[in-house]
Amino acid sequence: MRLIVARCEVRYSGRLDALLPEALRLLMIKSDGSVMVHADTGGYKPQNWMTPPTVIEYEGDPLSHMVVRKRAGATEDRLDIAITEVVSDVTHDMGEAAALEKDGVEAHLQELLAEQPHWCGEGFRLVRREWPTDIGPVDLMCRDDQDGWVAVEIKRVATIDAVEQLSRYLDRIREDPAMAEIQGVLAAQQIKPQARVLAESRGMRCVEVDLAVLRGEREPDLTLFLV
Amino acid sequence: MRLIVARCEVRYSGRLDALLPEALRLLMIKSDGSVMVHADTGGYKPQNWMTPPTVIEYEGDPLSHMVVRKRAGATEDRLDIAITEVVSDVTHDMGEAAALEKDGVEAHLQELLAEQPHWCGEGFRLVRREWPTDIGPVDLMCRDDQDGWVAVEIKRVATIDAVEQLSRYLDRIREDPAMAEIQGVLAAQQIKPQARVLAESRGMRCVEVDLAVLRGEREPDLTLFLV
DNA sequence: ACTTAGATTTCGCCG
DNA sequence: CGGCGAAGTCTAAGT
Repeated sequence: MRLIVARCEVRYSGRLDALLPEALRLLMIKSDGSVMVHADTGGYKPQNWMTPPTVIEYEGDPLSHMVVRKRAGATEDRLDIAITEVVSDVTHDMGEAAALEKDGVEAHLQELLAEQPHWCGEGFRLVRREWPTDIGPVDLMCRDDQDGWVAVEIKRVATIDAVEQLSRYLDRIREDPAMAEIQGVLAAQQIKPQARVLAESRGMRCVEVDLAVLRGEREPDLTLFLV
Repeated sequence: MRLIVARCEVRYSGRLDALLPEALRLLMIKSDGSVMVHADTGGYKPQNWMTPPTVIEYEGDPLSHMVVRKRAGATEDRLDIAITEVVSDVTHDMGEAAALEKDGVEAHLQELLAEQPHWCGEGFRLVRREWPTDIGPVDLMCRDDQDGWVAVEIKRVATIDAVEQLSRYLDRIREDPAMAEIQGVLAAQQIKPQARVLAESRGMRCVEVDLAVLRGEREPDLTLFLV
């Protein structure tokens, strides 16, 4: 990884055009070809960047110009960095950094609910995960205690978009007379109030699930019933 | 901006839990409180990070531990960085970097189409931009050559979400008997096939527009008709 | 404070 | 390789 602190002006042209006036910034060049231009403020995002695969040209000694290019379909993405002063320029060999282990994302939620579909509704049995339709897969297809079909849409955070998505699936599936009575359930760690209102106005049920409970690390919160 | 190259193990807990095993990485701490953990590969994204506002604690000399914390409602987001070796540790005062000037984002597309609404449909005249409804503003409200109302939704890239959004606007506006016949147009630099199918199945028209043509930098591509 | 919508979204999966 | 959905999305703007 090469870290250059330099006074520079940056031009990007590609999907849009952008100009960064001259200022002191960090140029970060990873060994995979990623290039990022960071200011000392502005949070998480670089002011400018290019993702691999790239071709990087360096000009001048001391460094006075960098061009980063990328073939993006018909057009070319291009980052022009004009350098007027190099404050620091160091390279570090970092080897391979081990990958990230995540826990708590939607796929994990789907796994747990597939194993314990009763959290989505009483008596629910799983028919299959990723039930295919021609507009995309339904997260969980179940049967309820009356043997009726139920499509379950799973989100970490459910917004209006999730309700629209489930609506589309239900509309499509109901075109099949054999499944015209299918019901919809929206299951999420968090359901936004507006999403809940829209979902219930469309006859879908909403279920907020607790990751710790699904994992069996914690008993369901019964305090409300113990008063 | 402080740049630390160090062998470290990183734990994140908050919206999810994640662990980065010990490896050599770059720790980037901006003066606004942003903290990023970058590997030498993996492109644009940090392996781990925290956005401002944060509280950062440094322990040990040489640095052996960092804790980055953030109040996020009821819970706390937390980044624990255990450092076993500091390879480099430098701080640069960068001052204020001027902001980015962009050209070509959706707002510009809306501006250009507002000036030249005929690209959305023959004989279209603009009534107003950002026409208010109680579920959000319609990008462009126009009248067509028959004097009929037309709501135009503008995207840089139009996906199914854009169709849903326009559908919601049309449904709402049609509740007013005076506008029950309003038509919908989806205008975008790029329209995804499934979005096009859904839009047309709902009676909306789709228009792909070319930024260069809108700007008058290039004539409409007529080669198809010249064969 | 919360919600909505855009982003050079990026990223990953699956066809 | 293209399309589609998720993301610790992030971020800015409006209410």
